[in-house]
Amino acid sequence: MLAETTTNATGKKEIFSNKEIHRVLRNVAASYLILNENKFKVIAYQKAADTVEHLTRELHDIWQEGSLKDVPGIGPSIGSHIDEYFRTGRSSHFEKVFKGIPPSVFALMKVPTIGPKTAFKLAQELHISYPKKAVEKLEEAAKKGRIRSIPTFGEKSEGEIIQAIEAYKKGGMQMERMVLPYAHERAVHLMDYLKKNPLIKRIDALGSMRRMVSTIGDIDIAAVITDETKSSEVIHYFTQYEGTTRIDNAGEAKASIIVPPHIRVDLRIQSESTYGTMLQYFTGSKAHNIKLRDYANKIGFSISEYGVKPTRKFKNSNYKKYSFNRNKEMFEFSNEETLYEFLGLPFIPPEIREGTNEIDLAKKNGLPLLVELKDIRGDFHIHSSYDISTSHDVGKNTYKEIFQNADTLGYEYVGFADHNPKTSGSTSEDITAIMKKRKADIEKQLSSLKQTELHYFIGLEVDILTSGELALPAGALEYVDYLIVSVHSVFSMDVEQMTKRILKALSFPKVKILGHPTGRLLTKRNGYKFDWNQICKEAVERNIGIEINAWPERLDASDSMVRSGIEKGVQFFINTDAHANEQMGNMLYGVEVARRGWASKSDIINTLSYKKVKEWLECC
DNA sequence: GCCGTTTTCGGCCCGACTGTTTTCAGTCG
Repeated sequence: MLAETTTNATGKKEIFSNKEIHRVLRNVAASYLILNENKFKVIAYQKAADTVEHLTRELHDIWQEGSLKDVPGIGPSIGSHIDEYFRTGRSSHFEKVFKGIPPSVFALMKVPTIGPKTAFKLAQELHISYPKKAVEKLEEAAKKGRIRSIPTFGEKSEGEIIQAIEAYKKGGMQMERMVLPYAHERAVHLMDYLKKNPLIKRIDALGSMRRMVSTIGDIDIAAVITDETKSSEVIHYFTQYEGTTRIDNAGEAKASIIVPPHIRVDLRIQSESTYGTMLQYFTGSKAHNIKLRDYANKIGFSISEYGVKPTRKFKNSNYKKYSFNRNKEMFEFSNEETLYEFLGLPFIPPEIREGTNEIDLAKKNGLPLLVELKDIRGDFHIHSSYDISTSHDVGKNTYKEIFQNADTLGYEYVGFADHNPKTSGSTSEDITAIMKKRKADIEKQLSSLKQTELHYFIGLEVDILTSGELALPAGALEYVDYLIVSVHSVFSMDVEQMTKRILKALSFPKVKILGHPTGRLLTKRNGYKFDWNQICKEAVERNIGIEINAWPERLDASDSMVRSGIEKGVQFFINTDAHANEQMGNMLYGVEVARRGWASKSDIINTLSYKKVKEWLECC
């Protein structure tokens, strides 16, 4: 049960990471379930595991502050076991629980459709005890027909297990999720297909896509149909979608299919009069739904995707304006706004429905007014086609074309941020001369344009060298209004070195933006490791904005970094990093990261007016 | 085992689908 002792982004031992604690708690819950412990004890451990999984801070840090008891779902008992675990690297209690469970059980549980009980039974009956080759051994047994003879299993479930293992092996090889725009494209294609069916009246993509999560694991679609008696026709039509590789399940009200490359698509069908509760339910997140339903229970109502049932006597007069279905004895909602209102809550934007503390704050009317795309008044990170002999990619469009496009987008200002000229083979004087000429050329190119309300800034995206020095001579600073500094090479430094490197880069004059601060490429490359808290502190002190890079594969700072940054007083820029005019439209994705990070307009610097933003850049 | 818009005791989100069963347990979202 001890994991490898590597260090993670915050410098903590890996066995103390949230990921590891989450795994241990999850396994305790599974073990209790297998051991037929009190089911609410099982739920308690699952809840604690969920909380740790979604924590935006390291539990180990919280423990060091002595605040474990403030973490929801962690009470005196679980808290004391975690305390022991953090102090000694093990927990005698957890070890005792695991004693009766073969370790193979947790390995088998990774296969879809195999839960704790099934895994335990299979491990026992087939004598599989070691985790390493557990799945392999199960597959072998299934293919030899040894599962069908186990009580409560049959030929069909044996076949299911073989299929599930195949899916697991495929999934294991490409665990990556889809980036949001790609998932969106897939969803649109599917919805276009569904819309061709005349029975479908309304259709929406919900789940993580509606919450605008940066990467999407599966696609959730809800539909209203015109004739409720014909839902199975629509379900059948759905399962016939071109390229469907597998029908996972298909009933009267919902179905799931798998489409290439291993994307799960869930469809739910519902009547129009109750569609509001369906929107709410299917948008999730699961954690938000559990908390919302829990809250509703406390005020005397039980929520499902079909409506809201009173669980005790209620004052009719308070709820007169809402639609009550006498047959089903429940309130019905055709839209979400009314549902939240009914519960005494303001509308909670889908982006923040993650089950953190949004419901508590909503009760107190304490939710922030989230930033919107229309609040954005400019973009500071755009690459042009202008040749300053950089060693990175240049953009596709001229300054003039970028400027005109920014005008079309209704911006008040635009910032040109080409990559710095390459430093090898040229002297500081050469580079300074290039920068001087660039400034003159920009001014010349844009002077011929007719008067607009649009202003421009001359910026530059400069590499942070491994030493933390900038790849730009001091003499060149005269020819820029601001610098974005970014790490573009040597990602594999340890936390301490990388933090030092970035801190040093932030100390140079005219540095106003820390660009794509993790260097990650979603689904492809993890970011480099550094101390986020220290960088935030420095950024606040030096009046430097941290970038939310709207490039769909970057989207960093991430939503959780944004939220923690805001708590520390950090201000952010949302920039597209566009290398072509059409990419300037990616701004929406950056705004969505900000919204998921609970950012309001005042947290985002490029929502300021031209005058204010100019002052901001010139300040300090 | 956790927790408080009814509570320090008595609740704990809710429903669909599947396979192996004759009424339900397990899994999933």
